[in-house]
Amino acid sequence: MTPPRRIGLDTSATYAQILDAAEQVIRDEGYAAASSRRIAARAGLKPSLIHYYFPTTDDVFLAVFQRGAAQSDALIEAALASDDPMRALWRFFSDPSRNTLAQEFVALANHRKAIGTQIVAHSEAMRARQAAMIEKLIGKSLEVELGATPAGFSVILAGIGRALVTEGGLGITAGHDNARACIEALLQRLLPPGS
Amino acid sequence: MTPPRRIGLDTSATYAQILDAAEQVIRDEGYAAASSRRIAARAGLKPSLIHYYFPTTDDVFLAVFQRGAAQSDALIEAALASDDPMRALWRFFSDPSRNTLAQEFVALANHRKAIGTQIVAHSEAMRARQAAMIEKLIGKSLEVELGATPAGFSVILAGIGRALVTEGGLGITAGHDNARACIEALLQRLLPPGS
Amino acid sequence: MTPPRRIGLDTSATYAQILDAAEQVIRDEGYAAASSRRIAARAGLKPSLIHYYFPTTDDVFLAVFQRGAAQSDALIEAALASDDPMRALWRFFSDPSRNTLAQEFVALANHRKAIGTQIVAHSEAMRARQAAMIEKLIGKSLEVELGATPAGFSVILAGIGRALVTEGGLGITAGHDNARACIEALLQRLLPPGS
Amino acid sequence: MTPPRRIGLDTSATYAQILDAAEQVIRDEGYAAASSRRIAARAGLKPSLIHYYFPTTDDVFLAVFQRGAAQSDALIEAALASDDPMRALWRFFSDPSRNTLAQEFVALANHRKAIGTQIVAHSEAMRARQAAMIEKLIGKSLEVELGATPAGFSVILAGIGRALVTEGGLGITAGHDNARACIEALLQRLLPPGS
DNA sequence: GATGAATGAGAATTCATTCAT
DNA sequence: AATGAATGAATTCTCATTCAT
Repeated sequence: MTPPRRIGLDTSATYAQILDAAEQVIRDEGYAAASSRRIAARAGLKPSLIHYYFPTTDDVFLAVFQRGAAQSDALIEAALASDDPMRALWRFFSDPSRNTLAQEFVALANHRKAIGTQIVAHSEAMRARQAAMIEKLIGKSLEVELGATPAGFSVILAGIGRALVTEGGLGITAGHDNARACIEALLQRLLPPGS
Repeated sequence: MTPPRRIGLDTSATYAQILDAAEQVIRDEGYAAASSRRIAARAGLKPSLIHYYFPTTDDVFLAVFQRGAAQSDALIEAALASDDPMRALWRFFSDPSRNTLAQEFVALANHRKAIGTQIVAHSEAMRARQAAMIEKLIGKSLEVELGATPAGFSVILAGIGRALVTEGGLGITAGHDNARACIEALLQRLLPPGS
Repeated sequence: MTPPRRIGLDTSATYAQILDAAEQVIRDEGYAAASSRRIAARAGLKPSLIHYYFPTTDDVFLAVFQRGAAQSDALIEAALASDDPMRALWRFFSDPSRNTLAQEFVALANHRKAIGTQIVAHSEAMRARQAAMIEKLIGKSLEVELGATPAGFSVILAGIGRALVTEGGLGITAGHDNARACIEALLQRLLPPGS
Repeated sequence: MTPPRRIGLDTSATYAQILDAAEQVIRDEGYAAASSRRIAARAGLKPSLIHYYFPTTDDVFLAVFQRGAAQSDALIEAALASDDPMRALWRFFSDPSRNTLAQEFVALANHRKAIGTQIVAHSEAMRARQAAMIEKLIGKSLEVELGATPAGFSVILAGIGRALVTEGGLGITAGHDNARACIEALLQRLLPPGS
């Protein structure tokens, strides 16, 4: 009955400009501060233009999340396609650059169903993808040495990486170097001799 | 010169009522939703009364955090004083009940200096306390088997525990059981034979 | 980078309506009563519309002041361009109609930097303009008869005029007629014989 | 019917403390900022205590004004009783120390009837008192040289003094030195030869 | 495609005042 | 003589959203 509200084209330059601004605001000031007005101000656009492209503010969040998820996917694919996929994956997990944003979306997911659903779907897909690669790369030694499944190992690496990044961002560093060293040593042990 | 900012007595029933309501709102709807109005509504009080007890909304957040931190401390002390301290500590790390709140505070810390400072101070104190106990309990075998320091191992356990809890809260479960099993097996290996 | 703060067009009818209402409230009830609500009520507009045109309440004060200053400038220019400029200037100084407002702005300047700066700049410009004209009109006789400079004489006239107006507004009148007569006699003496 | 509300004794130390604090706040931040809470904070007292001594905030203003008026009276009497009463009176008119406060009360009078009434009564009494002294000191020469009555001359001196003080407080100084010199020369001329 | 105008809701505070103790 | 608790009203400002152009 109601005509489609979204008029702005997803390919327009303005569209990307809005997403960039929204991402910056979320990263710098938190999702709670990411109002359409502030996003507009950051993008140097008029507030109404935000609503012209995104009927509701939630739509902006969703679009930022989706773009970020796609970028994460690409980064993971690049890692998995690299010379040393396991270490590249670990580097991805412990890379601070994408973490603040992810953290904000997890917090957001607590009270925005739509975001929550997307995060879950994306996380599960990523984990499956990673698990498949981990299986191929070190599935055997994982099982033998740790009794770990590829998915379980993905949880472990992701958790430790996230802890290092989150705490590091706040300025907490006790034990970090050692934890990092442990993971590197573990990977060394798990990977085939030549690598 | 300036009179004390906090006017209400910390012992008053109303004070505790406000903290309870604030904690519930933060947990259920996220820190961004924790306005004085909403807290008042949840507590069945008039909004102005919130400001009577807590001059600024940040003061509410701070008080909720401090109370939560004290409760965490007590839980950890109880764990460390129990029959099986290492497993109790792991249970603390992977206990969902306190996690949502902690997550909100970490998100909040990104743009509220005062909260950030408190979180860092508390986290570092907790880690030091845990590290001391870990050292006493399994310091030797940690070093021998994993090359891990007590603080590094605290990071590892905390990270994996937090991942399980956060993802679990969102409904992500792939790999969780195995990760849990791995940690339990690891603890089994590290702990002295009789336990 | 940041978009212009003032969104409303300075030419809009609503804009002028707000300025009119604000000026009336300041004049009638004092600057302290000039809240956005009261201004809106006086203008028959919704309070939020005030903030749409003037991001902060100080911006309203500033705009009212600037408009008033421009009107004063015009009045002075008219006085200086008239047949009998010195007497017209004295009439301007002792004219009650603009005084209440000016008084409020002086009071306001005590604790609003931005207003203070503007008042000082405007007053100094006005004084310089007046001094130049006074110099041309009666510079010689001023020096000879009173030992006064044009700027000094501007201070004297302004001060006495302001006293008459302020006190008159409150209902104080003792000595007023005589003070007025003294100034008129003085001007008569200072002006060239023909006028 | 209603019992008397004022309970605090006017002689108590606390009473004076409150007046001192109120006067400071009015002077520093303007009458609009002089809330009972802020006065209490400045005095290091509990807000309720202000209302214990002064049922309404207006009562505080009134008491501050009355005390200030009494002090002004004393200053003027001292001036008039001094060796050189006319110059002392001029010094009183051009003394910045009491001016900010007076300015605030004039602004306040615009919308508080009670204050306005008091200011008018006090100003008129002061003028009458001054006029009587001026009459005695230089009544003759005033009439002869300026055609001024004592009350008229009081208006003139007060106006110029107030202008110097008010403008000086804002940082405007153009013409001030000359205006001051003119008044001093004028007094010199008006006063009997020996002084 | 884009934007200026407008609005109702809600945010954080501040305030004067009352009242019971 | 003093004060802690409470409250309703007001203040400034921000926001998401709608709508006409």
